Amino acid sequence: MHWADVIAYRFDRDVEQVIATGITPSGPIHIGNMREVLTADAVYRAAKDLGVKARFIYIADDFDPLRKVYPFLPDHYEKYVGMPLSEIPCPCGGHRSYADHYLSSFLQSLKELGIKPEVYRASELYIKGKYRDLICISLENSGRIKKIMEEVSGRALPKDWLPFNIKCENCGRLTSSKALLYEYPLIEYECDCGYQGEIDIRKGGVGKLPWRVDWPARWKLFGVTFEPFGKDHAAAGGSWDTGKRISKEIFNYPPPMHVVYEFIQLKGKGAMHSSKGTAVSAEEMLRMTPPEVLRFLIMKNKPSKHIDFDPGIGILDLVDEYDKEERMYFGEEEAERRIKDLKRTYELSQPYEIPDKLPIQVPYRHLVTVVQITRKWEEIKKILIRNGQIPEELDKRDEERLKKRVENVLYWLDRFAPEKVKFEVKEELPKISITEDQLNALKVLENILANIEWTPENLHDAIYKCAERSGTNAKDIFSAVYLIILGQKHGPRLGYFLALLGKDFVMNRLREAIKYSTS
RNA sequence: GGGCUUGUAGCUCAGCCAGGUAGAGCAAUCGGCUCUUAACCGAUAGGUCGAGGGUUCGAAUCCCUCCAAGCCCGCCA
Repeated sequence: MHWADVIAYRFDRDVEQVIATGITPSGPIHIGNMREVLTADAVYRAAKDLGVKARFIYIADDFDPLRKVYPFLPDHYEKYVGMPLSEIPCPCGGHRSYADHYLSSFLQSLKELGIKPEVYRASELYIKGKYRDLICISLENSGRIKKIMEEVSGRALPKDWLPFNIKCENCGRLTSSKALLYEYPLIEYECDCGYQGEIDIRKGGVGKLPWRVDWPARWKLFGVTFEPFGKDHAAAGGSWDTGKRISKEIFNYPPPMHVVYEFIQLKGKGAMHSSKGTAVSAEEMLRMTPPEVLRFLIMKNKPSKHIDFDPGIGILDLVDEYDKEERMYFGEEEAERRIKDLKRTYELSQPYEIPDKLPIQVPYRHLVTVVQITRKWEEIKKILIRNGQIPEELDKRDEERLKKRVENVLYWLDRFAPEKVKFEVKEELPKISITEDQLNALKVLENILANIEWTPENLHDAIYKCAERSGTNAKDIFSAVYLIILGQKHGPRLGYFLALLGKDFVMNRLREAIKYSTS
């Protein structure tokens, strides 16, 4: 059984389930963060498929303070460190706030992936006073909460610690105030900026609960029954350990069911950190991979498995694997036993509806070659039709899908592809020097090519026929052909490649090269 | 130090959560027009399932111990 179904089976069917996720929009949201939402979405879908009533909520932690000036931020953001993300200006100026800047691109990605949670902003929840009762309970129980934190995490908290981060009314920071005196409903405080004042905790937005208290408070607030979280929170003494006790003992709420997911590593570079520039954002990922393939990556791996994500050549393998699974799903290819939960994984990988028939597939690797011959969709379509890879009449959905993939491949080529898969068809005969032998071979080749049917196999065979007749090494002939077309010694598989370029182009180029080299 | 995960063919992994005679791809070997690029086809071979113990009629699968690796333990998923 698929892991998402295994989890869903454990739900109490008589109770509406509330599946929650939360991510802090403090920078570009990367594909590692995406795993959390995708995991939740899979469980949500599985629950609904079982007939369990369920809600799916996403809470943006936009009331969290900015921790530091990340490398992708201008230096003058120093002055915003400590302020809630929702109250810091947008880096590009186009959004309501810093948080919204990153949030909007993330929400757009969710849409593409077919994930539709109810979206809440922590800043609004705080400002509207939704947390009021929970804040009161927390402050009333400061001593007990402190004790739990110290017992579970083993670290000592300051004597006068309160489970509340005050937002200084003067400088707007959440991180620099110290409570002097708490007497319901007022907290007197002093801030590093020199300001002294008092806040009324009954008013919204005057501060926030620290993470370890905020989390369980949120479970209570929304009635959360299930939540996936990363292994960092699951470490012994971590926020899950404190959270479940605070939830039970302070808020009198049973901690939700959960699943711990592993991190996604960037192949060869370790964990992703936006702050270290080793992250691939969700948005970028979706520009180079179809959404169903990104979902597939998450769905085919149990949450407990590490995922090594390779944005280089590995992306081609991933798409190929997806396509293969798709063929097996539609019975076009014999299903391999080793592929676990094939059907379910495929279904859960679909952002929206499941296709009713096998979509037209063009191997991704092949597209990598085609788009480098021409970047224009209409031209690409012509080439694919001419080579019999797609029918002349494409159904609209297939056309959209293919077109989208072409865009993905182009983005990938420009940003992530290794140099060795790249080439450029020169519009003019490049200035190259070939040997006497190669020239002779090209003459023979021209002769052979003029009289064959223009198919990949024939073209490939022609090279060897040519090698035989001209007495030139086949390798040198390959090189010569690449040279006159690409200006380099290597290129994509030659038979297919020449077939794609078309007879007219190839014959003209051959004649030109012969003429030029002879003169 | 604590937590979690992983350890199955030379390599990458599936199978484990519902115990019932070990699976795939790549690599290798052999063969098929001298068939280049992480892109041909067919066949063959290849594993005491990390080690030890336990439960069971039966264990890769469940339980315990140990060994090794990876990651996480400053509110970074």
